[in-house]
Amino acid sequence: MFSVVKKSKKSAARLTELKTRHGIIRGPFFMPVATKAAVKNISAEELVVLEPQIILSNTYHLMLAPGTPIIKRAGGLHAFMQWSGPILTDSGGFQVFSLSKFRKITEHGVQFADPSSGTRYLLPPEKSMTVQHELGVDIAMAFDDVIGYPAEYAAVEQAMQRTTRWAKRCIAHKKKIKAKYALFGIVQGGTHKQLRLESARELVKLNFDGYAIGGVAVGEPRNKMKNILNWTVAELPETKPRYLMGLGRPEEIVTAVQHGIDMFDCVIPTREARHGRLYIWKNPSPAPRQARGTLSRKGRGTREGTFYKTINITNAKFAKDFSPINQTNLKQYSKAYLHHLFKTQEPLAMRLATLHNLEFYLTLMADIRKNIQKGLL
RNA sequence: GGGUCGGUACUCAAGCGGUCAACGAGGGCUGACUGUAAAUCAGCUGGCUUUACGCCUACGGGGGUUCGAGUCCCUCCCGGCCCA
Repeated sequence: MFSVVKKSKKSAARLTELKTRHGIIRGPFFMPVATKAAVKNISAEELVVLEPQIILSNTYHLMLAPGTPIIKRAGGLHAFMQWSGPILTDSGGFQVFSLSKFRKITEHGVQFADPSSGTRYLLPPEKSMTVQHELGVDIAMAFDDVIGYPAEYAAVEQAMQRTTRWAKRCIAHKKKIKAKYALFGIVQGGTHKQLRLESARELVKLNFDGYAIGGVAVGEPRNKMKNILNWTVAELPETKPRYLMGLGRPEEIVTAVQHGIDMFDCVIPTREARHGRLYIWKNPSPAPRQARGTLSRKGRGTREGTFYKTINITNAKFAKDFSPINQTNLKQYSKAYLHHLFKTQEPLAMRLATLHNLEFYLTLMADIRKNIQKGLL
């Protein structure tokens, strides 16, 4: 179901193929985030045009609304949201972190209180496995205990070890319910080498279908990421997909690919689109062949890597900028027009910006694959 | 013509003698967003400057009272409503 098609000679980057019941995914790839069964602001038809290969949705949020009985009646998540490609769901583990104010962790599982209604939901690892099975997803994630940064070493260790114990329960329960999805384990351990190694080794013993690196970009200094990648990837089998969860900025993705990561997801392109930030190629014909330089920043405070920049389309200077938004899917619309749509709060603003940023991210991935193929990355 | 209520920063709108360059909202400007509680959140928004518990200019105009006035008094101008 998974194969490495080509290994780079310049880095740990690799071209991969992942077969799922809903299609083959060529890696390295990026999964647009559709937490609540929708990539915010765009329809399935608009999404398909962008060729994302696979999308990510969320167990916890779908369990709350509309709930699995409704999605089962609809014929599964694919039919419900009219997306016929592969779907990966996060287990709800990230909500242990992002909704930390509203949950209690016990060894049995996590109890969440819905912030809007106060309703309590119990989510043990087994429930997460069952829900993902009922959603009918292609790839399910193990239910993990995500801890933020900074945190006491002992707390990070405890969360990591609990993640391992829960991982075993996830595997066992998947077997019990005869779920057909591929199940990925998630390495935790914060910024500590010892803990990352222990986590990876224990999970590899369990023979998951793929391995994710979780608990990254949860507040730790950015320069820690490379270390985490180096330590962890070295422990993971070459024959299984590697997934860096929640990342990231374009240059972070390029770096991670060079460290041997195959899969990504991130809220950045869609969320920042809604907030008016657009990702722009510096060179109209994008070229991550300059990828080696992509981590160098122009200076303190600037976010740009060397091959792209970001703009805030709401800035006053774009009011009279009639240049096209991009050279591809929105070449007929000017920046001045998009600026106007944002300033007047027309819903079309967010839709166009989302289409633009996703196109950027998916083009980035396509170029990364091309460059690996050509031996440039 | 008489009566009455009101005129505050880009807009709306608090303010009822000092702690008011003036609450709040909108607008404007800028920034942040990394397995989405996120169409969200944060800062700035009279001028100047050594950006400071600093100096100017400001609450319709003018004149008073007072140590001190956006706040009290007189008067003029303008607007709403009521009566003629």
